[in-house]
Amino acid sequence: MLEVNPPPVSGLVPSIPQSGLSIAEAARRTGVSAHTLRYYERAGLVITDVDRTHGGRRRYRQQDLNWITVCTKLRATGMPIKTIRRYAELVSAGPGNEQERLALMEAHRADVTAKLAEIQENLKVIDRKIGVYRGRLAAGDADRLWAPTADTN
Amino acid sequence: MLEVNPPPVSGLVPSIPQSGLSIAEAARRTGVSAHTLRYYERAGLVITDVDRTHGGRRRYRQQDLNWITVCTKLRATGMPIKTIRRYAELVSAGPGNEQERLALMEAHRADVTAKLAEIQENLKVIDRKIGVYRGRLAAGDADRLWAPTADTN
DNA sequence: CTAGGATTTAGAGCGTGCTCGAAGTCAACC
DNA sequence: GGTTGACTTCGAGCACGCTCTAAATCCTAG
Repeated sequence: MLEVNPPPVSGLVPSIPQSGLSIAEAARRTGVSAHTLRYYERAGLVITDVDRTHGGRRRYRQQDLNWITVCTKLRATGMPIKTIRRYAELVSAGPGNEQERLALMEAHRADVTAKLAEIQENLKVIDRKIGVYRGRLAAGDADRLWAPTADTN
Repeated sequence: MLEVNPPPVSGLVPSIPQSGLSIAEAARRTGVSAHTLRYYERAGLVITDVDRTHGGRRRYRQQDLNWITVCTKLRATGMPIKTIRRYAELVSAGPGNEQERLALMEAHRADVTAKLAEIQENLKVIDRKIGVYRGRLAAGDADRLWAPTADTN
């Protein structure tokens, strides 16, 4: 599971110094772990070419955080790493492939709305069960008044 | 990924013969693979104690399918196997633990609604991107009329 | 009775997405 | 100039949920 670093940092965020942010700070602000930031970079998601110090340490700028945030939001909708990578490639290839970007996003949108519908549908089952148990508890069960044989678990 | 056996069989389903259904038929009707049915059983999800022929083949009854369907719907909302297992244990322990079942379901419901909210929130990002690309394509780009420098990918 | 497809088991394998670890480097403060 | 803690790479490890395999057995149609 994704380390649940407390949410991305709410409230008005202190702006970023000239020198950029350490990976720890960037992790704090994007809501993922430093490990995951490195992983995303290795995986080819981070097209903003994060700066480095002389010594090789990453320094994150606002644009890096912005892009990474896009990535995490796409992830949060269930877009696979590979697809985000593909999208990142399209974006970094510059203008001219909007048709492809659009197709990718529309396809993903369809996936997401289908998934949403499915979850909402099955949420009903959960709500019915909750209703059943609340009822039983309220009634002290009363020896299962209604639904004597039905599979009302 | 779950084998996407075409959806659970729509329309009015032929009723189940005395002898029960083969695992292949049960798979067809529940929308998961036979492999997955066996896996669910091994994992302790299937509390209905599926019948066997003399020779040891499984024979599924309506109540088996009903329970398995509950399991698949819980899975579809993202409930982990372990949690379904726990729930199955509660159900199969019989009346008297409704409090626990309720707590389990309510906790899961909270997870699900939180997840739904998150996805819906992030769907907005997708929709904005779609809007941007549609706009660019409609305008023939027009050299990125608006948002000349913003990170409107 | 026989052939051949379906089913059985237990265990191994796999794809995904992180998550961790080791060994070495860097940098900030005293 | 040290010490100390953050950071580097990159490969290994892990949790999850299937998915597949092999070898044996079953069962049904012919």
